[in-house]
Amino acid sequence: MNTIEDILKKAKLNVTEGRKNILEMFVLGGGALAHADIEKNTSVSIDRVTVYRTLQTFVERGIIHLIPTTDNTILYALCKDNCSDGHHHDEHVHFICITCNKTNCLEEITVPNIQLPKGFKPIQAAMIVKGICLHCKN
Amino acid sequence: MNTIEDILKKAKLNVTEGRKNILEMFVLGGGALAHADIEKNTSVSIDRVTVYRTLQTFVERGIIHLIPTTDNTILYALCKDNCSDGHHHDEHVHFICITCNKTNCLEEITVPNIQLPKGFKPIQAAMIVKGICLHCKN
DNA sequence: GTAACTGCAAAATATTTGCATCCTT
DNA sequence: AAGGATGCAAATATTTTGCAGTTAC
Repeated sequence: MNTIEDILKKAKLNVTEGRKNILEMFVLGGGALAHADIEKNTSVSIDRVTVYRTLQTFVERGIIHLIPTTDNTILYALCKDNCSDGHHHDEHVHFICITCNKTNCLEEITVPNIQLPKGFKPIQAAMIVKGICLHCKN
Repeated sequence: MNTIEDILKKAKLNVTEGRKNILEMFVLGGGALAHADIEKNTSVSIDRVTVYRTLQTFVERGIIHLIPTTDNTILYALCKDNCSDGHHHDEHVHFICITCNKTNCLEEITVPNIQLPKGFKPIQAAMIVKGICLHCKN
């Protein structure tokens, strides 16, 4: 079946051209995307406001999630299946390449548990590593 | 000596009322601050634009640094001495309390080293833990 | 047919820039 | 005195809201 449409249907969202288009960017692109990336690269013309609303809806329905960043940018990436509605278990490491400037989700690397000072109770953890990625290595 | 002025002088910045005021908020407050926090709470009146420029200058001179966040907010916090000009070694864990909504720098907890996939070269790492802090515990 | 979705217009916010004036050294 | 810092005005950019028309189911 068509994965893109499946994801939308599973989230109980109407399947529209705009949504398919935006979701496809995440599925095919693999990495993390900013609002601006999306607005510029949609093949069909999508209103800026619709992009905002679509991203917001996708986050609410657990299709994408916000990625922690060390600068002041806002990035979204596809959630894996373990993200249920609005309840993200986004505990993998994010890698930001300082050369190509892309953010990768390292799904297979989970955030390590750490010992917090007495009295602090952890609920969720995120980790960002900056460096040189596979493709920019040489 | 007066710590606040010392920090400014060490960064080769003119000592002005506005800068002292903003820097004081970081030194006394301890935690992380957003632009809005600063704009609202300065005792002397500081123009919004000056706040932007001051924060930017402080970051450039290594007095404060951007803190990674998992939502879309921008937070700044004091750098410790090991941050030299523009070259931050901000490798401690940041703790965000979901009750009082304050961000603490856990200076004494360093970010653990992790094993990245083959080909990825780490340069810098950041870690954010969300949960309940010491003060909101009971 | 109905509820959900979109685009347009416009409001509300947030951020940046230029320039004249004022302050620190 | 000279360079740096600030405030004001205004330009840009970003995000949100309301509403009427359109589309998916």
